Amino acid sequence: MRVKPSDPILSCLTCAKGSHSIFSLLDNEQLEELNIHKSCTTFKKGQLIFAENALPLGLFCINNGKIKLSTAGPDGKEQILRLVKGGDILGYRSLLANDRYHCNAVALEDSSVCVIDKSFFMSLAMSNQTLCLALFKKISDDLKTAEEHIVSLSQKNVRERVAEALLFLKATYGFEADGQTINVQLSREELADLVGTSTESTIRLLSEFNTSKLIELAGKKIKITHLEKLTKTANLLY
Amino acid sequence: MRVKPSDPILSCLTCAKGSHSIFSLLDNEQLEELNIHKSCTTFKKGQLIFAENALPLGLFCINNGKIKLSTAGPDGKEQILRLVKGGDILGYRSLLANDRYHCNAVALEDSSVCVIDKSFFMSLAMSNQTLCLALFKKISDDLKTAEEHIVSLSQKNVRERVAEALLFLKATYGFEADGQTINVQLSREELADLVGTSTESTIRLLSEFNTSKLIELAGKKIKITHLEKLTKTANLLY
DNA sequence: ACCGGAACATGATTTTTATCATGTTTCTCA
DNA sequence: TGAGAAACATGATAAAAATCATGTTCCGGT
Repeated sequence: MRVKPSDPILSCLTCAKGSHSIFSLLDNEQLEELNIHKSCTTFKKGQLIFAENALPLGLFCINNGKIKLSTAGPDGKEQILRLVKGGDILGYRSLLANDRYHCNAVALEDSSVCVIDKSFFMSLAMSNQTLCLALFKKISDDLKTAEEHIVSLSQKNVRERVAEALLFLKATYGFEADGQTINVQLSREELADLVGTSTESTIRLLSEFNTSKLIELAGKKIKITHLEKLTKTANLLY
Repeated sequence: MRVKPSDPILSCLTCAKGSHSIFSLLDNEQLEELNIHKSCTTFKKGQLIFAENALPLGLFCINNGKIKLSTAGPDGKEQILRLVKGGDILGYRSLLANDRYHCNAVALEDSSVCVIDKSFFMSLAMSNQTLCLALFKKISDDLKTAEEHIVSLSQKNVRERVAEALLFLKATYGFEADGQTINVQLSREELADLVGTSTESTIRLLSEFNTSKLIELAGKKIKITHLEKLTKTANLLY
C-alpha cells in the first residue's frame, strides 16, 4: 500500500471531468485543491490494495483498472462483495464510519489509483453539501445492492445466481468493443466466490449455458450471445 | 400510513434523552425544533408502516416497538433484511438516497412511531455535522451488517445460520428480565425468512437445539440456555 | 520450448436441504 | 366456548448442490 512517488501524477481535473466519479461534482478550484491532497500509485494484477482490519489512511479513487472487494468466510472460502472500476471510489465506507476495513481490496488487473488524504476528504465532504449527498447516495445504493444480493442468495438456486452474476458483471464493467464480451476476466473460482457456490458448480453451469447457446466461452472471456434468455435464466425481479 | 392526530404527542426531548437514538446528539433547542416538525402515530402488530416502491415522505423514528424490514423474492417468499427497535430510525436509506423504499416495513408488535418531515430532516442533516456523521456511521454499519449476512448465506449451512440468527435476535433485542429469553417473538416462518431457509428446516433445527439443550422453547419464546454452545454452533467469525 | 503448477473440466458419490404429506397443537373470533 | 384456521411439528422423499476423484488444458517462468 506504499505510495511510489515515481508514479506519474494524474490530474484530478482531467480525471474527474466527464467521468461518473463522485468528484465530477466539484468545480475547478475544488479539484485543484483536491489535487494537492492526493498521491498516485499503481497496483499490479493480484496485488493487495488494502487489507481487512487495517485502518484507512485515505480515500482511494480509481483512475483506471478493476478491483474486487472480498472477505474470507469462517472456513477460509472467499466471498466477493463488491466490484470497483475506474471512476469509482474505494474504501469510503470505513472512512465515513471511522471504522477499519472489513474487506480486502485486490486488483483484478493492473490499476492506477489515487489516495486522497483522509482528513482533507472528510472536511471536504462535510463542507460540501452536494458531495455529501452524493456520498449518501453512493452508500445507500451499495446497501440496496447488498440487500438485493441477500435476497438472491436466500431464494435463488445456483443456476439463477450464476446467470445473475454474469448480468451483474455486464452491468458493472460493460461489454468489450464487440458489444457482447463481458469486459472483465475472472477465474472460475472468482466467479464462484461472487456467486457464493463451489467452483465446480460454476464451471458446470457455464458449460451448460455455453451448450444452450446463452453464452460463448473462450478462456476467461465470456460472451453473452443471448441476453434475453440469460436474463430469463437469472429469474430477475425487475 | 396515515397520521392520526389523536395519538398522544410524544416529546422529542424526553424521547431522545438517554436513548441510543441518533437524535440524542442534538441539544434542547434543536430537539424543540424537531418536535415541531414531527407527528406521532401508532401501528398495531402486523400493520404495514410503509411499502416497497413507495416514496418516502418523512423519516420514521421509533419510540417503542419492533419492526421488520422485508421484501419478497422472485417467487414470493419473504426475506427479512433488517430489524428495528425503539430509538432506531426507519426509512432513512431511501430518504438519503432520494429513492423509493426497497422493503416493506411491518410492525412485529404494537409500535409507537414518529414521522419527521422529510425536508426538515434533510436540511437538519446537512446543517449539523455531528448528525451527518452519525448518519454516515449508521448506514455504514448497516452496509457492513448486510455484507456479513451475504458471507453467512454464501458459506454457512442452515444449522449455523439458524444459530446465528438467534444470536442476532439476542444482540438486537436483548433478553427479557430473566436474562435468557430473547426479547422478541417471531413465528417460525418469520425466523425462516430471516435465516433464508424453509420453515420446516427452521422448525427442525430449533427442535434439535432444544433437544441438545442449547435453547428452550415455549411457544414463540426462545430461551438461550447455553450461549457458548450456541455461539459455537453458529460458527461465528469473531 | 518445455516443465510444472494452476486452472479448467467432468463424472460419480454423498450430503444437505427443500418439498411433500400428514398429524397435532395453538390461536382467533364469532 | 367451540369451530376453523393458522401455526407448529415430524417423517418420507426428492431435488439440489457440495465434495471427491480424475483427467486435461493452459500458462508463466526458466
